[in-house]
Amino acid sequence: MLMKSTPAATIHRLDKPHPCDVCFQSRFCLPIALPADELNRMRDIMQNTVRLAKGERLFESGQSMEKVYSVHAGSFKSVVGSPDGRQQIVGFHVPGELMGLEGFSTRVYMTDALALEDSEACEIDVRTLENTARELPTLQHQIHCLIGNRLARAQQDQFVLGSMQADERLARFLLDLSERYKARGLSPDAFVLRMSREEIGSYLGLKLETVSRLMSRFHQAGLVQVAQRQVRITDRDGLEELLSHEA
Amino acid sequence: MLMKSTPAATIHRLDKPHPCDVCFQSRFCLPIALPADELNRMRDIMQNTVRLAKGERLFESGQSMEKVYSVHAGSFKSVVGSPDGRQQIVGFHVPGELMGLEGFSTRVYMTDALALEDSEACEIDVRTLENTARELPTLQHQIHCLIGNRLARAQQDQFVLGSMQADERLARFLLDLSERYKARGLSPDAFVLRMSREEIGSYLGLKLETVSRLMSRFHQAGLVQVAQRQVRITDRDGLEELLSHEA
DNA sequence: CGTTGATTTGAATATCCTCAACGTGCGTGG
DNA sequence: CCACGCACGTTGAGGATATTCAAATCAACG
Repeated sequence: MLMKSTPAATIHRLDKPHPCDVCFQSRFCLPIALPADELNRMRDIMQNTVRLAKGERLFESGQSMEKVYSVHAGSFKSVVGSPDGRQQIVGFHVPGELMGLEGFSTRVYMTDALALEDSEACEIDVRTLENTARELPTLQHQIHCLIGNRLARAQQDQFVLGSMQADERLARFLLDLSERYKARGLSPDAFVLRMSREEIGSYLGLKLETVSRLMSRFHQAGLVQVAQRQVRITDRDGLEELLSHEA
Repeated sequence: MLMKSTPAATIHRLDKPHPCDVCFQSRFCLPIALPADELNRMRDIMQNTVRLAKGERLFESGQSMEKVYSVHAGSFKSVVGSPDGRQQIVGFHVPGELMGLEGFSTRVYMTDALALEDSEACEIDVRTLENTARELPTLQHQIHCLIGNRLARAQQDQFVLGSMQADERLARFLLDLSERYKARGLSPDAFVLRMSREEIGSYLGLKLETVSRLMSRFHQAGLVQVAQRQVRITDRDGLEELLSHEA
């Protein structure tokens, strides 16, 4: 246990971090590190780690919302369904991101959350979280930050779905993934897609065939190297140009 | 000043309500009415009422986010822009709804908020709000509720943009507006659109001509009566059927 | 009235989807 | 170890939906 001193507060780091600390520390907006007492309190509210096999469901639309979940390992998708059976993926989640936040409105989940691969999530009791947040300004602030983040992302997605063409959407998707992997300390240029073409299509409002065709086209154009789900970005500038409406 | 008693708490109603009370009371999720002491505290944090003429901007993308705004009268649109100049409306806001919430992530607004007509909004200082929320569990809960609501709505919009066809999108838009007017105590069947065809199109990911054609088609089909921006829903069931993929 | 901006309507076109066939990778069981 | 089956991915041809371009109409306002 080592203590550091900063102008603002005493910062705490654990030599052997609780598995969930990474969630708070990597993706919480500010600060990255936390005062010792607050960190310990936060650990208290993230007790259970849920393990899910590929395809298993963490929670489902309509269930009463008592917990939010922080992705600890692996990846998830959030799916919105409609009465007539259609489904749409509204987000993919990598470690450090929270799921179930939309349930804050009615205390009922509005999405299904499914594991894209064998994954782990930290369970956070909402009631406890709210109670604790009342005492810990930093935590309160971070909750707002995370949920605001999720909202900002959803609005960006609205822009993508409403204003961009198919090729722009896919380019943005790849660049966005790249950025998120980079933020996690992984290679931004080479990564493995955890989701199928159909799932990418669902998220982007396209059909799987369209996604596949565009992948091939990007590959031909030398923008990326694609082999199944293995992706390598070879011309980042080229991809970014696509976003500016350049055919 | 009259006091009512409920099983849960003492409820407070003002005979001459503060202009902003309506915001909290109409759209805040629960409870509709609030304990007297909390209501007074809430009034404290909503001090300034901002008046805007049609087309004026309340805040703009990139500005540092120090306030959120509650629509008090009139209506607003939230617009997301991209570097290349394209714009997309990601939401329309009627009285009782909050704007600027996405700024919680980076403390910078990510949308422009513009008045669709002469309107008023209540300014809420975020710092004060957070401080007060720490002392008032009800308020804290309601903030979470409102922002969760906004997120749920954004995800629904993602579904609409990604999975629905043009006619379904417009039908849902009209029904959604109807519901929101109803929640405000206005007629759910007859109302005036505050936005242009182009703005509807932007929100729904369609061109203004498409919106116009569909309006005419709905009118022909006897689903609605449309005269410019005056709308009357004449066959609600018919509109709802459209949502279930029935051409 | 005439001008301006918004809306409606039509015809031609582009984008993306549907349907269909084929290829590839991978696990299972012979 | 190979063959098979199955899920996933690729590719092509034709078709549907929404867009683009263009023109006409309407409403508001000086």
